Amino acid sequence: MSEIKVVRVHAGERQERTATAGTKAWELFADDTDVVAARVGDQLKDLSYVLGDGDEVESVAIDSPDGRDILRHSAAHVMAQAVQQLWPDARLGIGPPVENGFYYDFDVATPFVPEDLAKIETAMRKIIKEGQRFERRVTTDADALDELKDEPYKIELIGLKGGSGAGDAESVAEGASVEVGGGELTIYDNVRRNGEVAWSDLCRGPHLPTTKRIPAFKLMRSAAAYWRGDEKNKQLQRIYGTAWESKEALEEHLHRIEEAERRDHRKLGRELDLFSFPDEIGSGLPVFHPRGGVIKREMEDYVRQRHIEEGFEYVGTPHIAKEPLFYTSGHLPYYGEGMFPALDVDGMDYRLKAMNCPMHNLIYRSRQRSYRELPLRLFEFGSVYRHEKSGVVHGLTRVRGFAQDDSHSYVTPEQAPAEIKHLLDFCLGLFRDFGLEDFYLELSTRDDSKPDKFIGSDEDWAMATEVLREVCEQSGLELVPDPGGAAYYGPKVSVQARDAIGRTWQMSTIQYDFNQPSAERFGLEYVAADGTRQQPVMIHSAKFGSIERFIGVLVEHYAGAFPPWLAPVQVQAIPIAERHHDYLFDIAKRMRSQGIRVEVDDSDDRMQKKIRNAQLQKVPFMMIAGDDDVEAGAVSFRYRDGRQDNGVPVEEAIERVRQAVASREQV
RNA sequence: GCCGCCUUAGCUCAGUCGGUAGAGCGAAUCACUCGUAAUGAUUAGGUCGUCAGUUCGAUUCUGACAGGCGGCUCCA
Repeated sequence: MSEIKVVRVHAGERQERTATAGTKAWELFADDTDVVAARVGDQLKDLSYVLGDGDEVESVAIDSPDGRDILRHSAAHVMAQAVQQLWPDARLGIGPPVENGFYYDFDVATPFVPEDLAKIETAMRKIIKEGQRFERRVTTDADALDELKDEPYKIELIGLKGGSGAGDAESVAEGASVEVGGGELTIYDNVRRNGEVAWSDLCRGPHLPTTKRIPAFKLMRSAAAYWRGDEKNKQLQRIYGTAWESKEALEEHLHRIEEAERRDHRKLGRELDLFSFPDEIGSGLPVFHPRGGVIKREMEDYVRQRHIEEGFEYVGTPHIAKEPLFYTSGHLPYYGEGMFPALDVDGMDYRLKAMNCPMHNLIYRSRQRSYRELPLRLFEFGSVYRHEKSGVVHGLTRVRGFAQDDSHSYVTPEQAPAEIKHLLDFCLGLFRDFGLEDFYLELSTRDDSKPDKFIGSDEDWAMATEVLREVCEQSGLELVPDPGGAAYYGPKVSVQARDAIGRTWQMSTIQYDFNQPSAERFGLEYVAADGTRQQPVMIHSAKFGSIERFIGVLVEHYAGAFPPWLAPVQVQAIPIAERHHDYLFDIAKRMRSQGIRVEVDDSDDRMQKKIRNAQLQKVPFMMIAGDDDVEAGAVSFRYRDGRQDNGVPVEEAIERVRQAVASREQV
């Protein structure tokens, strides 16, 4: 029997090995039961892969990112088998792994209800227990079309993939590459121990060796999803699940979800009396209560001050305008469906503005501009209204009326790169001031296949995109492409911030706009040094995007436990007994004169209860005073983590709070 | 906008197989004045999301609408 040479890579170690021809990948890693697949070159393979001469074979552990994807993909297959077992008429869509889990789409007569998920889970457990082997089988388009004649969606995938090669399987539908990517067409059979084929699915793989290797899974929810992600297509029923390398890992994941729910800004907003969404006003239209108003005002004051320091000029513009303005800007018709319907005022249609740029352009155009004025930076907290679809409104993070910390920098084309860099640095600095340290950038470009959604020439788009890309790359931050995500008037870079529990939120956007200033639109000009009239470039930027969204993100980031400078109540004074009220009222008065937000709890609750209340309200400083403190001219601090600091002289106590607020530190 | 689920006191939630409802927390009042996460008692508070329909009778069944939740599509 002939011999082959392979390189085995496992646990960071490389070994050259000699094996007999026909050796399978699993034989290299038989000693490690955590290995679920192999990476040969840059391709992931099943453990049943037959080694070739010269292959470099690396083990893929179940708890690695690739290993988890394989585990979840296999779990999706098991789920689909269970569903077709329970509902034989269910037709298969696609079923890829996703972040933290997997899903599978089904065309079924009636949508799944929660009780169905329990039934499916039970059937899945049975399949897992059976230890069915995942067996890979190469097929041809013709054979697959015949074998899958009852699976219309799979047939559609095969047809779409046909001829165009594997490279763009992902463009067929998100997740479709797991079915038909990778060049040759393959089917995976789930084979019982007695050799009987229990179930089969069109799939690229790879998969776990057997269903028994799924250590822990849970079905999470069902929901509808459009076939191939297009709202013109039929809705399929999607079931989401999660699967992990161990019961413990699954528990941890479920715990993280609970943690996120505990931090939910909608829940905390109610509990901390920050804001609400009165039905009487309308969906997606929040009101800020006094305590939420403090946070909003503090952050706005700071952001306004920082803009002015960075060379912006604060302006003010109305919420509505006559409709023709939005034809000039291009919002109608390019952004028309995002705008509220027109209001008829004495026969003239008015619109609530969805963006501030048209108004700022009119300020620019109010008189002749010189190159000496550029960059000209106009900024405001502009209230905008967007007619969001009813299903997308979500707490403060997706609303129908909000304030943008919106600015427009008018620059010469030569100044544009430096201005974009300036704006990006400014954004990142602001985030850090608010305790967000972890970001990445997303570059949204034009979708060339939909020219009717974008204005301007190809050359201008290419140039603008290149300018943004260069600045992004210079920043050294991670850059994620977002094809097709550009605004209708130009490409944009957005800053995505990660919060305290790792979720990401789109915050800033910086957009390069050569369209609105053009002669066909606003006809903006400046007089250049040589006396000629030139067209400026405008750069849109919103640092927090939406004040409302940012407050929602902050609430979740801090889990409601704000640093003192943002805390609605900075000091909660708690008397031990009624006879200490006046002592604390006096100290509170002195604190207030220094701008500190302090309240004295003079209710007739017991002091333990007062501490509990202050704790639940997440007040940073609890300031307690009883006989000992009064006698010593001191107070006792208790912090949110239970830390105590007793007998602090009054002067020092006031200074300590003042200092914590001024430095914007967390306590 | 689409699919599914949901809407009972300020909040969290029971409950009524169709005969107009309860708890805990919170609130108010009274007593207690207490050293680091819940003192006790009393009282008030709901046309059961809105509007129609079925019914002798609807909070309960049906429909429409509004609002919410989870997704899809979209997005700051």
